[in-house]
Amino acid sequence: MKISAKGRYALDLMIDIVQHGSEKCVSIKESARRLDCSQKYLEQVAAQLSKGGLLHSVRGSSGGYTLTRLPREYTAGDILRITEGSLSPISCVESGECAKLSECGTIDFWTGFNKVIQEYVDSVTLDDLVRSKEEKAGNNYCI
Amino acid sequence: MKISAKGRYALDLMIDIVQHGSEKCVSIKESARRLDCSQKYLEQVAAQLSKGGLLHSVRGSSGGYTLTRLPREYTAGDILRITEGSLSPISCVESGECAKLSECGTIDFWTGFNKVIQEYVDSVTLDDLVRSKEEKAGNNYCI
DNA sequence: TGAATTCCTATAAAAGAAATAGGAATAACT
DNA sequence: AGTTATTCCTATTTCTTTTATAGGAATTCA
Repeated sequence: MKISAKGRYALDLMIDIVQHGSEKCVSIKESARRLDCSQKYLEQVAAQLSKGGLLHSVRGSSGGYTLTRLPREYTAGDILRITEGSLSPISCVESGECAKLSECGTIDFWTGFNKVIQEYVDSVTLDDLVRSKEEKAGNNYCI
Repeated sequence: MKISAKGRYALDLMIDIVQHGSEKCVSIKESARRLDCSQKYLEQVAAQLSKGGLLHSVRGSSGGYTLTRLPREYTAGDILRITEGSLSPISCVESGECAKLSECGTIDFWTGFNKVIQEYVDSVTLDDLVRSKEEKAGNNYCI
């Protein structure tokens, strides 16, 4: 039960855009260099976030991506659900498409599991993540 | 981020063994029939649970599996971790094998995520699951 | 001895994740 | 106008994991 690389990239990309996009657009080329990952793959992640309304895209030369809201207005859940899908531990919790639901002994367990997951990922904002990263960066000078 | 079929089978199998193994061993053949899944695949799941110390196996004719503890002494987490692996949302939370940990902005988020997952799955016992299933079975008469 | 089971291991099939690839559309800059 | 840098779109490949199938060995009971 793992979050995929795509989901991790998505969080890292959003953080990177906050940190480097105060005035201007942030291009995927830059971000991919900083995050040390495939530019082409990161493009796909960004496109998904843009399509999902989490990023605003600017095409053409000197284009790139900007946020559509303030960092504190995104939760980690918002970002992960776009790239990962639902984050629910099993699919029937959401779809309800199981013939045996009425006799299922585990559905309450799965529903509760889903609840704690969603509550946690929605309790952390992009702003929290950025501040966490900045703290870490600061610590480097203290070692 | 899904729990695999193997993990679901494992929970269902443990419940089935509680419900049908009060006196005797429960064979995989029976369980597979009741759970409506591949007998050969369920064998592999049972073997894993047995190897992990969660089931006691009896070989030979009229053999099968029994619990090694009381139902309330297993947590759902115990069962799922055997078949799924760690249940942590990303691997570095446990392995610590990431070169960039000191500058990672998301590690605290992932660590917290892992914590709520482990706490939840360990808050539910096999006994809880069995009782939940029995309740559901009872409800069928009330509709 | 025969039947029923767990045990062991190999392999195939299917699905999903991750990455690569090539180019179209768009916009800025000179 | 032309060049360059970007997003956008979609197809394909490669890799990994999951799921299932398969065959038989070892064990035990009747």
